[in-house]
Amino acid sequence: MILRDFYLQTDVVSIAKQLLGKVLCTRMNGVLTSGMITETEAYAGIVDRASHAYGGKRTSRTEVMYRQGGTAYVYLCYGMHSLFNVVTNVEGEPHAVLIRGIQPIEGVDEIMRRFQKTKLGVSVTNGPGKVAKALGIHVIHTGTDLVTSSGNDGAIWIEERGFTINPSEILAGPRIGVEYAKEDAHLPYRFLIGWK
DNA sequence: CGGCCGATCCACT
DNA sequence: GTGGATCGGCCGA
Repeated sequence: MILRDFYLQTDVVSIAKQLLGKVLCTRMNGVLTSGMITETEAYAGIVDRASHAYGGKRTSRTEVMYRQGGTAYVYLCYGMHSLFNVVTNVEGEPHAVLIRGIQPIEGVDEIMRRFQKTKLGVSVTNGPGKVAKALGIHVIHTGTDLVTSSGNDGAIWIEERGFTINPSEILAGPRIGVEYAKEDAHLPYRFLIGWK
């Protein structure tokens, strides 16, 4: 399991790239599901107009973003989708990485059940709402500690399993759905595994 | 309070 | 390519 020091790094853009190829795991009702992270987006705290914490805003929803790195930030989008983020940086610095895509590894049967499908296409691998759905993550899991929760039910954690991603395999581009963020909307803070 | 709309997804055309 | 689903957070009055 990845330990605290990884999440406490101060460069959220670097962490977003390092998370590619790592394995996001959950244990829900005793069932393990996991997937290799294939797509991420960095949200750079109070100076990032696309971040929920822009300008140092604190609300009951965003409060967990101010906890220490290694905390889960999960919120509801469009009234029906849970989106999972990894809080990074030291306590008080509300940085986060949105996980936008995974490739399922363990618990494929359970993942198919959650989607009510009998086979998994690439359709499960991209889209932040689908990532949370595949792994059984909901808004009630916001605040879960990714370092100390493993073993408990409702646990969420990340593992390094030796999937090596070459820098040349990482594609970067602007983040999705943040047109409102003005001059920050075009920042190349979206990363995914691809080809060159 | 009221109203707008979002870090989305899917079914349809 | 388009629109419906569906609702909590947030802001302005």
